[in-house]
Amino acid sequence: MARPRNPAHRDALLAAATRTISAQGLSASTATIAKAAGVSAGTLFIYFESKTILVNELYVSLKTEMGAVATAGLTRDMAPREQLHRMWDNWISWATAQPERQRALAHLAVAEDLTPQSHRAVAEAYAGIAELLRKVSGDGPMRDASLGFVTTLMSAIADATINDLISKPDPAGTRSTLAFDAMWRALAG
Amino acid sequence: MARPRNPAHRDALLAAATRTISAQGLSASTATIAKAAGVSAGTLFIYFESKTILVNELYVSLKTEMGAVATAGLTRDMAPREQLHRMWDNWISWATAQPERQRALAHLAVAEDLTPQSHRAVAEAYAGIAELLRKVSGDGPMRDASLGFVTTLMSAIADATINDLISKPDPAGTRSTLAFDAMWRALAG
Amino acid sequence: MARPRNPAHRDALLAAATRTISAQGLSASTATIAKAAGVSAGTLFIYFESKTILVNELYVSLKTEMGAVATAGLTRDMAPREQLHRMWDNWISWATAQPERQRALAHLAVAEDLTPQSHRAVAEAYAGIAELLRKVSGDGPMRDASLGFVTTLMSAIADATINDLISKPDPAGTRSTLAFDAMWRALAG
Amino acid sequence: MARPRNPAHRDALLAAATRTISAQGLSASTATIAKAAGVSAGTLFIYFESKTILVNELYVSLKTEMGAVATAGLTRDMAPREQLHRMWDNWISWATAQPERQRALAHLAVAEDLTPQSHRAVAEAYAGIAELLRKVSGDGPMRDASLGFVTTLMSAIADATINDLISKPDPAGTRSTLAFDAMWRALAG
DNA sequence: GATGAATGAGCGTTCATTCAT
DNA sequence: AATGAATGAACGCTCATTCAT
Repeated sequence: MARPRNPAHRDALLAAATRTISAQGLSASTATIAKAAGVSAGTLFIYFESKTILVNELYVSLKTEMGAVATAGLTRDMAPREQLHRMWDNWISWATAQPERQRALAHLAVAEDLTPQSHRAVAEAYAGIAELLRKVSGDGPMRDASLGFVTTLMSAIADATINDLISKPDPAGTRSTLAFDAMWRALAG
Repeated sequence: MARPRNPAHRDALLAAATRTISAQGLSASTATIAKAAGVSAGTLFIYFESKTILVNELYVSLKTEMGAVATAGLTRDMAPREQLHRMWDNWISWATAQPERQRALAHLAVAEDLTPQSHRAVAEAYAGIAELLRKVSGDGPMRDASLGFVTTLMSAIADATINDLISKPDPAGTRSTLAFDAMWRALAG
Repeated sequence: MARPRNPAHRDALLAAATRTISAQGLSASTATIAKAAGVSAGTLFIYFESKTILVNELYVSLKTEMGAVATAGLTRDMAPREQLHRMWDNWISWATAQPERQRALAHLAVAEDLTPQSHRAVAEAYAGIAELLRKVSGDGPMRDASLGFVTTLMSAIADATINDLISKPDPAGTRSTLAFDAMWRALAG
Repeated sequence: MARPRNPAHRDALLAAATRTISAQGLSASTATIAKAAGVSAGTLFIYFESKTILVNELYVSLKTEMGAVATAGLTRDMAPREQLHRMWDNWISWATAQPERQRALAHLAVAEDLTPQSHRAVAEAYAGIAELLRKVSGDGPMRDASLGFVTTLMSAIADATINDLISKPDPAGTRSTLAFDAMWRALAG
């Protein structure tokens, strides 16, 4: 009759880790994260066996959420360019709405202890985006590049754009559109 | 009259920091860096007053070196596209020749303790690149974007390309050319 | 629900600090103190946030204990001189019984990082002694001196006496009495 | 034909050590002391083989100077009380004129590494004072106390008085006189 | 399950001392 | 003699992790 784990704690820990790593980088201590989540230092280790595991799970979790949000609302009846545009807008909105997630991801992406499994899980979470990019770039100028490389380029352009938007907000979305067009020319051309 | 400071030590420390941070991230210890440089733990602090200062100087040093290398060999008689291509090739060569510099930069770029001075110094080191980008993009599709944003996008595309080249070498340079063309379409149209 | 803080640890740390500082001065390391207290290096910082705080709390603790012991057993029906004599004997006994406390206090008294709060707390702990000195010296030759100065002189005489007694024991108490009489002549006249 | 030692350096180091230890306590670093003396870190060790030796020599030097100053100007034709008063005034003047010496002595007096030789040298430097105290207290109420103890008590009273005068100046000398009279009553009766 | 005290290795930095210049 | 770079042991303190409560 063990007390069941409290899912709210897990979520609170991931959210707190996002905020704390966003602000302090990967050197944020587990104690700080736990306190920010409103639980004790030891409780963190009930939900995540080690800091490495927490970091990996947070990375996968944020990337998965992002991938899901990006492809939401896409329907087959939309033209490919329209679909990509929608995905772009979803992505930008998600990232700029909570800059902490973006900043946390910047730190997590260079974490030394990300496992191959995590990278694989993230690649899967990007499957929808990759699929769309294949449709869009398949017979354009990038047709000889691997799909992975095209996806990487598009992520790089998106991240650079997001960071720029975060530092200098763009409520009208003109810079976002400019960047989308540049990305389109680069990859679908 | 006293033993003079040994410039080789300073260089060895920067080189060791590059290697060590590349391999272990910013949590690389000063003791590890010092040992890798062949000096004692205390000597590091003769050349760099603190780890923060070492990190900042390494960041500026690597970025400055990169900026200088990238713009080497550019002459006025070359067409803008040719100049940009040359710069691209310089950049790619520099970064792929010693992947450690690139990986170290990835960590340094998210360091929490980079000072505004360091960012300013890096911006200056990029002046040549930025200047070229202005010439090249000034009346293209990105004419309404700030030069800073254009530079950011080009850096993002270059870095993504470099990381891809490092993980899957490209001796013939076909992927590099593919990426250059994509970047050209994106920014110069 | 968690393991409670162990008050014995706090006491053991203060006692160990007394012994260690008595023997090695203020340069005694926190690691040495922790080991002498039978706890690990890190545990010391659970009970005292920093070495400075430990030093301050030890200083206040020893002085407070001394002030309390000195005025124990004094009753209103005793003549002032008798009360002062009793206080003197209490003080001497306390200090000579555990010379380490006296030696530790000698180091603590010149610590650079004693806070005004600590000094204030010690002054309060001496209130009983000061009060008695006022009664005893108020209309004697020191009537024009501040009470603080009289207290200081009496402490100085007591400390000098104690140090002498520690280095050359005086089981019969003749030197202690000699010194008390000298102090009485000096302050009460 | 080695370059001769520069006596000014030795004096400058002792003076700098006085200032620095007065301000920072015994944890003042040799590098700080050397810099305050206007010489390099290594030079300190030409004049003093180790920090311990510097501390011992400074202690002896300050105490010797004080002992010499205190007994200056005493002549046989003065009455004993007059002589003691003159000595008292000399002492107070010396100590209050440069509070740093007094504060440094407070730290030095509890240094763990004072040698028996240093203590012996200081006792010798106090011989004049002790001699005078014998004359003055020899057939008074302290006749059964050792001369060392009487000297200790008088030093304690003088130091306490000096510290009080330093913290609250006494240009008219009334507090100094008050304290001298108290000391006289205590020791000479 | 939850807590937070306990651990001890590891960190960045300082320092007395040595020695090449 | 004088300098200050070089050394490496030590310091105060932090941290991920464990475990008694």
